Amino acid sequence: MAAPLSHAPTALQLVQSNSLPSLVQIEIERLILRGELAAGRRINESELAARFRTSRGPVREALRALEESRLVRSEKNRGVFVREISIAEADEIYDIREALDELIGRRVAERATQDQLHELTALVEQMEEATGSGNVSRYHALNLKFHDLLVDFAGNARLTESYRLLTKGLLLFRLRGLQDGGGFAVSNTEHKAVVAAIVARDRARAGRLLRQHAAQSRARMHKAAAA
Amino acid sequence: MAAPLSHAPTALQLVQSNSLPSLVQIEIERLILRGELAAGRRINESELAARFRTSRGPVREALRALEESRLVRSEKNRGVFVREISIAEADEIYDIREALDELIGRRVAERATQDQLHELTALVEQMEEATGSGNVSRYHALNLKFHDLLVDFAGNARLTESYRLLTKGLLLFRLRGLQDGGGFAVSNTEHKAVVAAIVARDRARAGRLLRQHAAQSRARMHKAAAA
DNA sequence: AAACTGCCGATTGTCAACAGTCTGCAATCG
DNA sequence: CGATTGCAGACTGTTGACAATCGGCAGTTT
Repeated sequence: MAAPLSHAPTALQLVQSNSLPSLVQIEIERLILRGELAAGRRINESELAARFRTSRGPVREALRALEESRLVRSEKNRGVFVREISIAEADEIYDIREALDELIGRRVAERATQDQLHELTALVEQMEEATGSGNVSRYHALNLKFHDLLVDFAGNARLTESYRLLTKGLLLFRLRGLQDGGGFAVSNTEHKAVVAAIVARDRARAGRLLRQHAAQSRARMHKAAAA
Repeated sequence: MAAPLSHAPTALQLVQSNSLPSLVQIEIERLILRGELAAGRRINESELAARFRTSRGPVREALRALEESRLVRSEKNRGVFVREISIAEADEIYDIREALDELIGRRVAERATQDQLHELTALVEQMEEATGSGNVSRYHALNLKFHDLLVDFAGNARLTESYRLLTKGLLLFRLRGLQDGGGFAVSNTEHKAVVAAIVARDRARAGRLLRQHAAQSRARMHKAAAA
């Protein structure tokens, strides 16, 4: 078997490895997470099939997978709906996330390579810039990337899966219009503290701080929801 | 809408609420978890469709859902295979499970009702009997139920989902023939300690003990794998 | 004898059509 | 006039058929 010619997969490789249903799944997920398919709305199979130029079969398979990951819910003979996350359920997710974040902090503090540490510190600085210039959307994008990187650096593939699943649920909740309660400058000071603990290889502190960061994030959510 | 006439759903209610794909999914999952579909083996769509007297469509949808929950993996144009969990991946799962078990212990200790406490103590006693009479398979069934009940009593639906997902992965691993390293009498003394902490409403201790129990369980797995 | 090429059966991937069910509206009846 | 019934349209649930692909085997070539 020849080595891949480039790192970016060509269209050919993409078609050969990914099946139509999985591509459709990714595309629908993107629509949901970007809010183009609003939460609670019914999803029309035929319409999606027409949009993607496929038949309904692959679309149905994709929707089944999305149902399993709790991004949509399905009622028999009525269709599938984009899930609506209540604040109670967001709370449940945060409860789990806090526990996982502590685990992530510990693992990253003990396993991260030097390069990864550099990447984290660089990212925190970028977020600092975004904070300074008041660029909220950029901050949010970087924030997502930050936590994505952290769970990656924890070096536990299954943990990455579980964490991303939960994160998607929270993303769905935020789409209801409730952005974090404005405190994103505060949020980044928390990030800095976490990274500092990681760089110092202080596992317990990194874990504790990352858990607290999740808890603060939850508190900001409640504050926003109350308003 | 009339109230349901009985608690056990009739066949009619079952057909009305559950779609064919979801029923097929449950059935296939059962086959996998009971080991009738051996890990690593290829799954034949037509064969399953014939067995369940449906066409391949519903079977494919069910397999997509099972792929999302990581019980099967799928290779394009080659088919779907029952997943094989390596000991490395089982380790990853245990890492997460320990974190969740601590959360479960805390929550149950603070939320469990009196009835639930009674149920737990009763279950531990039943396990004690099974231990005494050397009934291993009964002990394992009760053990599964014990942890299932615990996560239920934690009162976090999303946590229940996540936990059960992980548990299924571990079950898949155990099917490789590696039962816990014999120490199931020891295991139950750990259960008793956990329940005692819960009854005493000592959240921190219950969490710590349940986490340790998971860690011990992981150690038993390693011991069995080494042999 | 080893390696390559081209076919064959089996199985998956996809599609389009049919059947069943729900929702909303209009007509009917008390 | 309000409630109920029947109908029409749209959509989902399921199926069977067709197309594409894969793995293995036989035949051929060097």
